[in-house]
Amino acid sequence: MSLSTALISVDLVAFKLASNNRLQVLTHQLPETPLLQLPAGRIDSEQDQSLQDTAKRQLERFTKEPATYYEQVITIGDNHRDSRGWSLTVVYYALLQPCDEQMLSEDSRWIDIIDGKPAEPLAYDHSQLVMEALARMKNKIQYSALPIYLLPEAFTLSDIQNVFSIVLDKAPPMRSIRNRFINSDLLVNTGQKRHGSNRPATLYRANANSNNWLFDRLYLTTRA
Amino acid sequence: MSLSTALISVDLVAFKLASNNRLQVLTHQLPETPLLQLPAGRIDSEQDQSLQDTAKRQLERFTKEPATYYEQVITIGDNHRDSRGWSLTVVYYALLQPCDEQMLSEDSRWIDIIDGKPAEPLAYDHSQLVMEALARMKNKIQYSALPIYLLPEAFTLSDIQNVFSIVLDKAPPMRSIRNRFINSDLLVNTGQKRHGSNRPATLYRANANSNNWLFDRLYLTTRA
DNA sequence: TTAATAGTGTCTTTAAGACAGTATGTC
DNA sequence: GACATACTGTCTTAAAGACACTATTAA
Repeated sequence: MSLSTALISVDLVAFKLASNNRLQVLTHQLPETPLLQLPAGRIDSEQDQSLQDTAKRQLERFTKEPATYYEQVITIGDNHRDSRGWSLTVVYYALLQPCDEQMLSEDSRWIDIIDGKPAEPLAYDHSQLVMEALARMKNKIQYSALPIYLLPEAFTLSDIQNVFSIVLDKAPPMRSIRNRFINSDLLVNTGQKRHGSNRPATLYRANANSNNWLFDRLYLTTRA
Repeated sequence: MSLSTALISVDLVAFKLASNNRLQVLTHQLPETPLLQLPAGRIDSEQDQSLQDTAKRQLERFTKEPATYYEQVITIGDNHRDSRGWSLTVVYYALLQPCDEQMLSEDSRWIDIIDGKPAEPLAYDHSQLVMEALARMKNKIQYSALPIYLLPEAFTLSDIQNVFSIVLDKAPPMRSIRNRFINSDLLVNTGQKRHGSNRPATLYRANANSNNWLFDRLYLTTRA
């Protein structure tokens, strides 16, 4: 039987860095269901101009924080994910700046990523989707400006190194991070410093006009 | 209005190297339509276990040659591509080895890619889809074993260089190609040589057991 | 012997990485 | 001044790239 249509959903894997120095993923729990699940939903033909709009709406159901980055990961279609038959799932991931805010929904929670997967089991194949999104993100972080999207407005070079440590469990040397980011035009010195009980660190912000988003090498120290 | 479903199609951008030293894309023409178009179709819930199966079936409608490589490029969903409303298109590209065979369908043709786009206009947004698939492929060719998938069973190192020339309009120096491919375990020396009116070239084949599919740098000489 | 392409030797370049050293703040 | 972290200097390494050179075949 040839299908013009199938059940379509857009699933969102939203990542942020938490204050416990863990990467976290946004989940929620429906009443009467035992397991947490990812934000997901159908296309709304009136509100959504594109699939990314649909993904964005899923995020907005649970938080007011906007994402700094969206990327389509994969579209999975098969006849065994959903018992009702052929289903199609478009998976996006989103990156958020660190935030500590009221969730819009009582039942939503940010779950730690530990050892490359959510610390708690998720419903359906959602753990698998998180892992696929994470794999994509872990790769891209190594050759793009992506670390910046997980950081607040103003950040230090050490913060960038910290993103690598949290996401990949290992980080390139500061020398390499410095050379890469300072030699690119990605960063703008804010003139501000972050003070601690040590030498203050220069605070940078992302240069919105930069077009050197991609580098042509991976860091070797962060390879598996 | 919230949609459980929308019109879904899987569109396939099949590339091969032609004997005129051009990259070509597979198209076909329906009766009574003025323009060529890409192979595309609906999911068949009985035949297809996955979206890639659907893509594969689109290829098989027009040629017996199997593809050596499939990759999902993007899923586009919006309410203006199809006049009937919200539609969803999953785009794949496929790579074929060079071949010169009867097409299964009278109305199918391999069209040259010239200046980064099909030499003839395609229906709908199909030219755009070709360009997106091509962009993805042009990028990946620079850091992966992908050039091999466009070559016949046995090939020479110069053939690899030629793939770069055709696809990117420029190629890395032989020295670099040699170092990369010979130092990897991607190639197996067949012991055969290809003879011309010059020094014979060593013929290699792909090592199916290799897992060094990816390199950690792009060639700089092939950057835009 | 020559033309033509295959393949090597070797030096340069680029960016990452190692690592020691200096700088500048708080306490 | 002790400390902690920020930042720099400089040598090494890995792989690409430039380029001249040698190798091997057919004609």
